[in-house]
Amino acid sequence: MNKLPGKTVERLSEYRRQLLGCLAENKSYIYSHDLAGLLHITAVQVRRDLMLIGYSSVLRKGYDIRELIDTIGRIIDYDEGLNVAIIGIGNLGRAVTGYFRGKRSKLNIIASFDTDPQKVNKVISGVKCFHTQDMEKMIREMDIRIAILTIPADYAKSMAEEIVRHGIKGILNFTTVPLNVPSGVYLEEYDMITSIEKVAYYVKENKV
Amino acid sequence: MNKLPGKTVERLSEYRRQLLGCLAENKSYIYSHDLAGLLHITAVQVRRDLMLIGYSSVLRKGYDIRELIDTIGRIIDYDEGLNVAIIGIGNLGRAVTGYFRGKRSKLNIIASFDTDPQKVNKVISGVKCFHTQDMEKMIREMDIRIAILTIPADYAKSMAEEIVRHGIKGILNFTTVPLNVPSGVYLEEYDMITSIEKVAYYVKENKV
DNA sequence: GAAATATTGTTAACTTTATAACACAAACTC
DNA sequence: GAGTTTGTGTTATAAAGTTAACAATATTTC
Ligand SMILES: NC(=O)c1ccc[n+]([C@@H]2O[C@H](COP(=O)([O-])OP(=O)(O)OC[C@H]3O[C@@H](n4cnc5c(N)ncnc54)[C@H](O)[C@@H]3O)[C@@H](O)[C@H]2O)c1
Ligand SMILES: NC(=O)c1ccc[n+]([C@@H]2O[C@H](COP(=O)([O-])OP(=O)(O)OC[C@H]3O[C@@H](n4cnc5c(N)ncnc54)[C@H](O)[C@@H]3O)[C@@H](O)[C@H]2O)c1
Repeated sequence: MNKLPGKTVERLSEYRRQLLGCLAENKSYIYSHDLAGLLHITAVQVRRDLMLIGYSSVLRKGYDIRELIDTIGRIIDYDEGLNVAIIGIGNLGRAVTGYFRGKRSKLNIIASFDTDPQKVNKVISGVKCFHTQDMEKMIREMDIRIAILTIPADYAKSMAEEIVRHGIKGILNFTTVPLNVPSGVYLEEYDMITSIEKVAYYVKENKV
Repeated sequence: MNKLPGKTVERLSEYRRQLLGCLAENKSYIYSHDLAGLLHITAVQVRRDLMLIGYSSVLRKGYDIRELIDTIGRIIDYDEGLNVAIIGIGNLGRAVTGYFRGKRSKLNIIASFDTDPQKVNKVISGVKCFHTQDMEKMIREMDIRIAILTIPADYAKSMAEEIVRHGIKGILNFTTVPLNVPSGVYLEEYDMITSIEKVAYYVKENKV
């Protein structure tokens, strides 16, 4: 499977999440337009995405939910799973970690790192917290490849450099600081303020 | 100013955030390529966005940071400001609220709503928490137009319907539940799992 | 003060992403 | 069992978004 459009990758993740919800409701088939409705997109978009990953429906019955979940998994998951660490287990770090727990996935948050002695060596949101001093050791020992950055902005830059040195290959950065990573490391950033300002813009312009 | 591309709106928000950071460092001018660097995009992109909003630089000195911040504000902000409420002041709600505080903006989180008696009537992350029973009254009284949904998934659907009835015009939905809003209400959704799965995909494919 | 340099604004070309069009096949319909 | 319906896979078309190209102009250099 060579290079899916980035947007398709995002939607595959969302399809799967919604499909898992459907499974929980004991459905076993779903039509493209129903799946589309869950994501607020068009049925054509769904069919096109699924075409790209080569998945075919049972004609006129829609897509086999369980099979589709597996197919998506084969595309976007790392076979053996990938280990993830949270760096900075404050409010946001706990929200992320708690959210992940229970959600099955090949992605496991298996450690958090913090400097606060109140937190170090405790289990927080179901995940053991280590001191950042031990980061190098733990990242290698636990084979952690992805880090989620939820520390105060001031430390973000040097922290990013450090974890990249220790072998992290992907970073989801929630701090507002512009990070620079070497090629070979994938960086994704998200800022809620952008989302809310966008909402505000459309509310203001009254465009919906 | 008629209908900017959605992506441009997002970037304007990001430009402003970075520009405010620059102001804090006592810079007063910035070149397109420097601003671009902060967002990991190209200088051309920056120039094109700023062209769209009709802002011109002082030639060869770059953009006047303070002026640009104001110009962006005139485009994306609501003149009198817009009031925002957090619904569900748990881990994520507190993270969002705390993050907003101090960030100047025409967007003010002025209330939170929850059902937990431990939280109601307390000030949490600097914002007063009200009981959801009083939501209708408070939304109208405080002229709240935008809501951020951070409640357990099960309640999301009915909550969305309720707040729309009470006059909310924009929703930022962090629950994983597919919401349906009537036209006239703008809905934005975000899911961290999508972000992380995307990171994982690119790490796996080793495309950077 | 002519030449070189740096940086912008804008049009045009390109790429990516989304939508539309439509032929096709299973499953009803009568 | 011919005809309609329904929902798909795919190719074609359009829209959105990005990058490239380049003329224009203030500043520096010599
Ligand atoms: N992008 C977004 O949408 C968004 C939203 C909310 C918060 N944030 C940002 O996320 C970060 C965390 O926010 P929060 O509300 O969880 O803050 P917080 O203060 O609750 O948590 C920060 C945590 O990081 C720990 N920490 C501090 N320095 C550290 C270091 N050098 N190494 C490791 N850990 C360290 C602290 O002990 C604390 O546990 C902030 O930078 C905030 O601005 C971003
Ligand atoms: N989209 C994302 O990226 C993302 C990330 C983290 C969490 N989440 C989701 O956000 C939600 C909140 O997560 P959290 O970690 O803050 O959970 P939490 O349990 O810490 O907080 C939930 C809060 O909602 C309150 N609440 C419960 N029922 C309510 C109701 N009917 N009306 C008003 N308030 C009510 C609770 O009292 C609590 O304060 C969950 O649905 C979670 O799945 C989404």
